[in-house]
Amino acid sequence: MILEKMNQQCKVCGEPAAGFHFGAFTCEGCKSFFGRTYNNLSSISECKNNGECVINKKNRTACKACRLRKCLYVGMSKSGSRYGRRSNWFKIHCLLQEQQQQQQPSTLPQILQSQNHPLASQLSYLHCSQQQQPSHQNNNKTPSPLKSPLPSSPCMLTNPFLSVGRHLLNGSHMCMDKTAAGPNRVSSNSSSDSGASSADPEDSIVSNKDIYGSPVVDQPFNCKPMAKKLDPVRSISEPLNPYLVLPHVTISPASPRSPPTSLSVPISSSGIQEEPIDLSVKSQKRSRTASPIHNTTENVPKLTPLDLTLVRSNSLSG
Amino acid sequence: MILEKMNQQCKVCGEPAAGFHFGAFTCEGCKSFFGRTYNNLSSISECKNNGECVINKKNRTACKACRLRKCLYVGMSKSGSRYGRRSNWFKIHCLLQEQQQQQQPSTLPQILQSQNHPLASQLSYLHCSQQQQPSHQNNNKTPSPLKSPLPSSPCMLTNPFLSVGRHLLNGSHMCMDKTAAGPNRVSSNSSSDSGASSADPEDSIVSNKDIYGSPVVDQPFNCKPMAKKLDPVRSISEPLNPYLVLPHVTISPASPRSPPTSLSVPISSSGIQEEPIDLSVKSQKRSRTASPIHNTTENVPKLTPLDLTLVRSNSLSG
DNA sequence: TCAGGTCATCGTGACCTAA
DNA sequence: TTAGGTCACGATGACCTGA
Ligand SMILES: [Zn+2]
Ligand SMILES: [Zn+2]
Repeated sequence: MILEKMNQQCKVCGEPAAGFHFGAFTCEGCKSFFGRTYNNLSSISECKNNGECVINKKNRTACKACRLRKCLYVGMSKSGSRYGRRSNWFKIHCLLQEQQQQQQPSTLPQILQSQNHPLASQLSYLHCSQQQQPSHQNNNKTPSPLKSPLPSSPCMLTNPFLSVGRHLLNGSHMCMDKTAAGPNRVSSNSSSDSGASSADPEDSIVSNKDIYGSPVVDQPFNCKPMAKKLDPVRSISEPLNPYLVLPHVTISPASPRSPPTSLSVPISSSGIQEEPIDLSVKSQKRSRTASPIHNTTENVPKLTPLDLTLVRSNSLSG
Repeated sequence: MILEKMNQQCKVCGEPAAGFHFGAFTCEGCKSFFGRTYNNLSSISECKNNGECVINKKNRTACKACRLRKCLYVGMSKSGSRYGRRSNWFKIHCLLQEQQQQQQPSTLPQILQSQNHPLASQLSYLHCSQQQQPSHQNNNKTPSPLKSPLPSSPCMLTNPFLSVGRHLLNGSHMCMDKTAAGPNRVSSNSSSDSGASSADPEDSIVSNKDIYGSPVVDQPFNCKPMAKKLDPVRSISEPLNPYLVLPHVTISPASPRSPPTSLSVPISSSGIQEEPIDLSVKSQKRSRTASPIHNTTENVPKLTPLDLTLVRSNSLSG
C-alpha cells in the first residue's frame, strides 16, 4: 500500500472508475463519451456558462463542452491511445504526477486560465505545452522510481499518454488529433473528484470561479512535428520509462530487464525508427530482475511483481 | 549476453525487441500476434492492399495478413520454437545474416520477385505434407488471406531455426488460386476513415510495390550446436504456412476467450508486508457473465431486460 | 427519436509464470 | 531465457433508459 490501495474514481466525474481509459481512470460513461466525442467534435455545442461548469456524476451530461474539456484536462487523449494493455509504469506515472500535483496545491498557471473560450480555446489548446510543467518534475526529489519522464521532450513532462503520437489516429477532424497536449493535470481541482467538501456543490453546475481553465496552454505547438524526431531515446522505448531519464545512462532498448546500474549502453541510433507514437512501455519487465523500486539489496528478490491491479470490491450496481 | 542484449529491434515492426521469439527477434506484440495467429489462421482476413502493406510499428495492426506474412518472412515459425535459451551460435548467425542483408541493399533477387507468386509455389509444397497443425484447431480455414506467404526470406534460407526454408524453395507448384492475383487494388484506405494527411512514409501502409523482396539469397551456414535439435525433417513436419494450402472454407467463430476470471485479488501479498498497488478495476462488468449467481442473489436491482448474453454473437456468424 | 450509458465481444499487447 | 497464459484496454456495436 505504497500509494493508496484505493478504489479509483473517474477523474472526470468522480464515479467509480471502470478502468484506465485514454490516459486516465474513468468510468464507462466518460470513456464512451470521450471516445465518441473525439470523433465527432462538431456535435459539441458551446458551454452556456462560459466554460465554468463543474463536472460531476450528476451533471456530467449537462455540458458537453466542459465535460470534454475536463476529459482533456485530466489527461485523456486519443492520440496516445493504442491497442493493448497499458504498462504499469505508465499508469504509475500518471498517478504519481497527479499526486505530486495535489501536493502542490493549485495555483493554476494563469496561462491555463487565460482563456475561457467555450470550444475554441478548449479544443484548440491542445498544443504542446512546452514549459508550463511544474518544477517538481525536474527535481530529483521524487521518491518514486519514476523520475521525470523525459527531459528531452517537454511534452512528456506531462501526461505521456498525450505526449506523443497522433498519427495513430487517422487524422480526422479537428486539431485535436494532432495535438500533443500536455495537460498538466493540476488536479486539486475544485473537489470535482471527491466532491462532498461542501454542502452539496454537485447540484450546481456552475462554479463560482474558474474551474479548469484550459489545461494546456497555447504554446507554439512545436511538439507535433518535432515529436517524431525528438531524440532516439524516446523512440527507442518509451517516454515513460523512468530509466531513460537517468542521467548519463540510457537503457538499451534491447535490454529492458537489465538493472539501471548496468545501463551504460549508449543508444545506438542504428536503425532506430523515429516514430511519432510510442507509448508502449516496452522494457521493464523489470520487477523481477531489476526493479527500480527494489534495490538488489533488498531481501525480496522476486515476488511483488509490481501488482498494479486492484480489485475494486465495489458494489455491483446495488 | 551481449548478443541478446544488443539493440535488437523487432524484425517485423521495428519496435525494440523483447526477445527472441519463434525464431526472430520480435517485440511483445508481434510475438503474441504470431503465437495467436498461428493457432487461428482463420481469423485473418485478406489484405485489402493486394498484400503490399508495409508493416511497421505504427500500422502493424492494420493488416493482419501482411503482418503475418512478414512474421514468416523474417523467419518466425512455431515449429522451430522451443523453450530455453538459444545458443549463441544461433543468434550470431541470425545477426550475421542480417548484417549481410543490409550490406546487400535492395538489389533484390528478382528471381522471386519476378513472379506474382513469390513463395506461393514454395509454400505450396506444404500442401503435400499433411501433418499440419497439431492443435485441436478446426480444419476449416479461410482461403489464404495471405496473398502470398512471402518472397523467400533471408532467414528462411539459412536460419537454422527454419531449416524449412530450403525445402520450401524446392517446392513445386502452387496450390493457391489467388496468388496470381487479382490486381484488385483496393483503393479504399484500409483503416483510415478520414484519411491521414501525413507525408510520413510510415503512415502509409501501402507501398508502391515490392514490399519484402527477399533481401538475401541463400547462404549456407552450419549451425552445429543446433543441428541436433533442428533437423530439417522435423521442421518440415510442420508447415510454415498451412493456410495457403488449405481448402476454401468458411470462417468459424473465434474460439471463446479465456474463462471468466474470479474476482478475487490476483496476488495479494504472499507473505509480503507491502501491498501492491492495485489499479485495476475488475468488477461488475465481468460479474455478470462470470457469475450468473448474481441474478439469483440479488433481487433484480435494476432489472435485466433480457439475458441474451453470449447468444448474440453466435447469430452473427453466418 | 436520440443521446448517454452499459454491456458483450474481439484484437492487441503488457505482464506473469511455467518450463 | 522463452512460450504461453492472463487480463487490461481500444474499437465496435447491440441494447437499454430517460429526455
Ligand atoms: Zn466519469
Ligand atoms: Zn513487432
